Amino acid sequence: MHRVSIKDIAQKLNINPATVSKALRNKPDVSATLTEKIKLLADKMGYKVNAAGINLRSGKSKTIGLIIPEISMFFFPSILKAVEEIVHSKGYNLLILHSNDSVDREIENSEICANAGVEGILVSLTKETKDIEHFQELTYSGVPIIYFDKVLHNSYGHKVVIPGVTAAKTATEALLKNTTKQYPIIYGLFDDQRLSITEDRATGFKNVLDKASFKDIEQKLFFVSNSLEAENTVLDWWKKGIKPDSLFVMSDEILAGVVGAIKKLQLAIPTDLSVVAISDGYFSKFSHFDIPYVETSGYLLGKKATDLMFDLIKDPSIEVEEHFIKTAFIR
Amino acid sequence: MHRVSIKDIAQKLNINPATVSKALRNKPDVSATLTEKIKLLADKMGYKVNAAGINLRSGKSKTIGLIIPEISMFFFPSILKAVEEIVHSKGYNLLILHSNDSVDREIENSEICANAGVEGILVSLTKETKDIEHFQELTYSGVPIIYFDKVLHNSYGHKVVIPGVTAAKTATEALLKNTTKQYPIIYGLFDDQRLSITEDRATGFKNVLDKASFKDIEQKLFFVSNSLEAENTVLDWWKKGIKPDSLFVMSDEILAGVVGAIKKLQLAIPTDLSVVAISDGYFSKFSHFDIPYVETSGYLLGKKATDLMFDLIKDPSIEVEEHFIKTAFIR
DNA sequence: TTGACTTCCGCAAACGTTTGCGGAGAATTT
DNA sequence: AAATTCTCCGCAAACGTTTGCGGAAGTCAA
Repeated sequence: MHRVSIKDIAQKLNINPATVSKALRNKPDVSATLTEKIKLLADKMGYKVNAAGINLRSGKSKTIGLIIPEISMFFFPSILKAVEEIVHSKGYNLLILHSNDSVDREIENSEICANAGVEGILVSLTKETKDIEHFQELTYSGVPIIYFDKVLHNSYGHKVVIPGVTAAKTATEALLKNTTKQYPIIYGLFDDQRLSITEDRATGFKNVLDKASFKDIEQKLFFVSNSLEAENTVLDWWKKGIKPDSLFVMSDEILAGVVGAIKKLQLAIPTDLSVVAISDGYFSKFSHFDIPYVETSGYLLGKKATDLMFDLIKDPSIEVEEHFIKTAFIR
Repeated sequence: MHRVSIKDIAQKLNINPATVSKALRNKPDVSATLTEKIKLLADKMGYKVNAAGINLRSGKSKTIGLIIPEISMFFFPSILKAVEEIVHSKGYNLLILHSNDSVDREIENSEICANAGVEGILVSLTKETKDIEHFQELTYSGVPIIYFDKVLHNSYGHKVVIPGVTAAKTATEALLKNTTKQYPIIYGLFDDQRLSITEDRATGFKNVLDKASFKDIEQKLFFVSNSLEAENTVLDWWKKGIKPDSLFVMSDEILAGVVGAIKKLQLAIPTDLSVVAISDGYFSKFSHFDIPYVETSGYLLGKKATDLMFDLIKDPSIEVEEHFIKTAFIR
C-alpha cells in the first residue's frame, strides 16, 4: 500500500539513496553490477519515480499549461491533438484549463498555472479579455507565454494566429466574383465583436467590399455570440423578407448556425444564397451543398504554437513576433 | 526572478516559516494581526504556493488523469467539457493523455499517471486493448480507476457506459417500423469490431432483426475503422449495384462518412435509403435530411464518470458496478 | 496569590529526489 | 616500490511545505 521510494530500495540493499538514484538514471559513477542489482530490485518492488519529489528538487514541473476560452467541437480538438502530441513527445505533461469565456476564470486559470509551476503557457483569450496583466506577471517571472488564435493585437507577446485579414479578403473576393447582380446585397456574419479574430476578418471583409466601387453593394455586418444566434439571425432576415445574395461566414462555429438556417429555410445554395466561409472544411463534407471556403487548420495552429513554445523554453530570448498559419482557398 | 517562498516571507518578518504557512491558510493559532501582516507581505512579494512542495509533503497530487484513445471532434469535446468543469470545481487538475489507439501508448500513459501520482484515472480504452493489467497495478496501489465509454466488459472495474444494446435495439426497431418492403435489405455499419461499444450495438442490432421473423430480412453487418472507410463502404455498395433499403449507423464518427457518401451519391433520404443512427445529434442539425437517432450525451457520460470518480476518492469502498447513461429516441 | 486555561509562536522533522564533494581502495603508471 | 590516476560509493544539504508538540506570556477564576 505504501508507495515505494528510493529510500526503501536503498535500505533493503544497505546502500545510500543517492547511489540508487544515480543507478536508476544510469550515471557512470555506479558500477554496472550494482546498477543492475538496483534496477532489478526497483522493478521487483514496483518502484515509480515520484514526480513531486523531482519537481521540488529540480524546481521544474515538466508541465505546459493550455488555457482555452471554450471547448468547441470544431477548431479545438485538432488544436489539442497537435499540442498533446508534441508536449508528450518532449516528456512534458499538459494541464488543460477552460475559461468558459469568462475573464475571471481566465485569471483563476493563470493562477493555477502559476501555482502548478508550469514551464510555459499556451493561451487563447476569452471574448471578455481586454488586457493581459494577469499573464504579464507570469512573463516577468520567466514563464514563456504564447498567445494563439484569439489574441490581443495591441499587446506585447509571442503570437500564433490565422491571417484573418487576408483570409477574409480572399473569401470576400470569391464572393464578389460569383455575384452577377448589379446591386448585390452582401452580408457578413461574424462572431463576437470583441474577438481579435472577428476584428481581423471583419476588416478584410469590409476592405474588399469598400474597394469594389464598380458595383453598388449593400453591405452589412452582423455579430452574434454563438451558433444558435447565427441561425436565428439568418432566419430573421428571411422572416423580414430580407434576402441577401451573398453571405460571408467567419468560422465553423457560425457556419453551423447558418447551415441550420439554410436547412430550415430550404434554400438552394448557391442559387438562393451564395455562401463563402472561413472554415476547417467540416461542412463541405457534412452538408449537401458545397460552400467554398478559406481553409484554416487547427492542427497546424496548435503545432506551430507548441513548437514555438519549446523553442522558447530552450532559448527565451527569441524575438517576439506574430506568426501566421498558412491558409488555402478551397472551392 | 527567484520564486518567492514561505521561507522568504518568514525571513523578512523574522518569524518562523511554519507560522507563515499557518497564517496563509487561516489557522486559528496565528493572531489576527500577524495573519494580516503576513498576507499583506505575501501579496506584495508576489508569493505563489509551490504545488510541488505541497504534493511532496501531502503525498497527494490533486490531479486526475484522463486517458482517451482518440481526440475526435464528436463525442470527445463534450466529455472533456464535463470532466474539466467538475475536476476544477473540486480544486483538482486534469492531466490529459492521448493513446492514439495504441496499446503501447496506453501503457505509457498509465505509467505517466502512476509517476505523476494522480489520485484517480478516467480511461477509455483503445481498440487494441485486450486486457487491463497495466491498470490493475494502479488499482492495487489504491488509485481509483473508472472505465468509461470504451471498456472491457469481461473485466472487473467501475464502468460508465452508454447502454449500447438497448440503444441499438431502439434504433433498429425504428428502422424496422419504417420498412414497408416485404424483403428488405437492412445493413448495419459499425466501428472496429474489437470495441466494446461495437459489440454492444451489433448485438442489439442483430437481436432485433433476428426476432423479426415476420419479415424476410437480408441483414448484414459491416465493420470499418474510421469515417473515411465508412464513406467508401457505402460508395462501394452503390458501385456494385447493391442498394440496401435501411441502414443502421452506430455512431457519429461513422455517420460522418455515411453522410459524405449520401452527398456524393445524391441519395434522397429516406426515400432511397432509410437511416437510423446512434448519435449526439450533430448531423440532424448539419445535414439537410433528417435522420432519426438514439441520442447519447458525451456531457452526461463525462459528468457521471467524473462524479463517480470523486465519490470513489471520498469512499473507495463503493461497490463496483456498470453504470448506464440515459438515452432518448429522437425523430 | 495561586492555579488552571488560553493564546500565540517557534522548533524540528518529514515527504522523495538529486548534487557536488570527499575519500577509500583498486588499478595503473613511473 | 612509490606515485599517480580511476572507480565507486557515502555523506550532507537542499528544494517548499505542513504537522504536532512544547513552551512563554497573558487571562481568568477562586
